[in-house]
Amino acid sequence: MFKTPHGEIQTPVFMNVGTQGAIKGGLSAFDLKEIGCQVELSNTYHLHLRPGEKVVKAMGGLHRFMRWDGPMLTDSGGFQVFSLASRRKITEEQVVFASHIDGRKIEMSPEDSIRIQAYLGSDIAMALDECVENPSPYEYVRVSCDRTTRWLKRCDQELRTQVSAPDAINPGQVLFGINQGGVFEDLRVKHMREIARLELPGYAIGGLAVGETAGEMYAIIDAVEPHMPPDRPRYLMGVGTPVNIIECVSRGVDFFDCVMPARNARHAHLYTWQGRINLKNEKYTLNQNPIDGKCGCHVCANFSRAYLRHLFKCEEMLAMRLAVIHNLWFYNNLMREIRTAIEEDRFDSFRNEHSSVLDRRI
RNA sequence: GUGGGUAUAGCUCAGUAGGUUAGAGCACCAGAUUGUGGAUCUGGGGGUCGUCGGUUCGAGCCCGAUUAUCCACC
Repeated sequence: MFKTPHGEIQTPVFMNVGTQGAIKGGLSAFDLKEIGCQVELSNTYHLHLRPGEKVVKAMGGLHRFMRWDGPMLTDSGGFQVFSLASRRKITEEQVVFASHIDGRKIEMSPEDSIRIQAYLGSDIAMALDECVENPSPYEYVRVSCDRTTRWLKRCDQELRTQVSAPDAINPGQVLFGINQGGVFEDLRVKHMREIARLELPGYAIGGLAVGETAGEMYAIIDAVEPHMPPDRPRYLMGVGTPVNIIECVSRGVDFFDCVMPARNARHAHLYTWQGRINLKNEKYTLNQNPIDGKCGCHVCANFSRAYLRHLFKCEEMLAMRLAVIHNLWFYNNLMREIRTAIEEDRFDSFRNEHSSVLDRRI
């Protein structure tokens, strides 16, 4: 459990990604409530570009703007350092992007990122880091980690300034630090120990699920986890598949977020308790079953696979919307099942039952 | 009716000078996707080259006929 100004978060939790203040696929904050979402996640870089943090602040902050009244986390733009690598330059002072929209110069220092997140008014702000690509040379990762540590201290300072401002949107906003270090366990551990000294309210593991194998990812979590504060939430950024999540919960992770359920849904890849299906497959043309017979979402309660396949083949907007509702419901429900299993002290059997099944294609 | 053009994959079209197993885009069938560029990438199936005949060692390509279709004119 983790307390925020907009309510408590029951952990482990999956945070639902609404990069630009909306869930792609046509879902609003009200849909988020219905699918059982606890935490909404938005992005600093994208909202900085459109509509701009000043607009959001003038509209009363992102909670009011998008009508989401629950806990909210904002990512710092650090992932765009990775995903938009060809459009940015990093210096000690800041990162400079060429906007992916119109090419204009976007300067973002650690202070800028935090100020933007303060204007957005999220409950949890993430530190600006460099998510390094994999593979990267040891020496590059070492230098990058040291800079990310310095940036974290600057973020910490800036957040203190921002939340104490008289017109702060969310005076209760807190900062999470982010561990980096690529696939090098010694750098990971060293970096984690350094940032743990700042005694932040939460810590994330970043830079994973960027090309390394699942085995490598688990090994790094096993190495880093003992050095994370035991009484603070641990957030594994950008992960993952249902099996990744179960495996990482068993390794002590509390927070997850991932674009996969929503992105896959938009491409007709849907999750079931038996595995993943591709609704565009011809074999569903006359299939009268719901996506998942055990699912409690309103899509499964009402619509056949055949109808959803038809909507996808016709590229109706409704196809994406219904598919995203199902996949996000599935993920949020998966976390609910995990929490219940933990409470009832049967997580190991839950893990054994589902880990070999959920990620397979059927 | 006359003259001319066209006919190649489900669709739109390439196909050099007559020379192995006829290609592309889209569509279709599949696969990938991990702090979201509604993106992208990868693979696959599918063609008696309108029909009949001729020339040639060899024809999608050249010749004749025929059918369909488009354009112009009467």
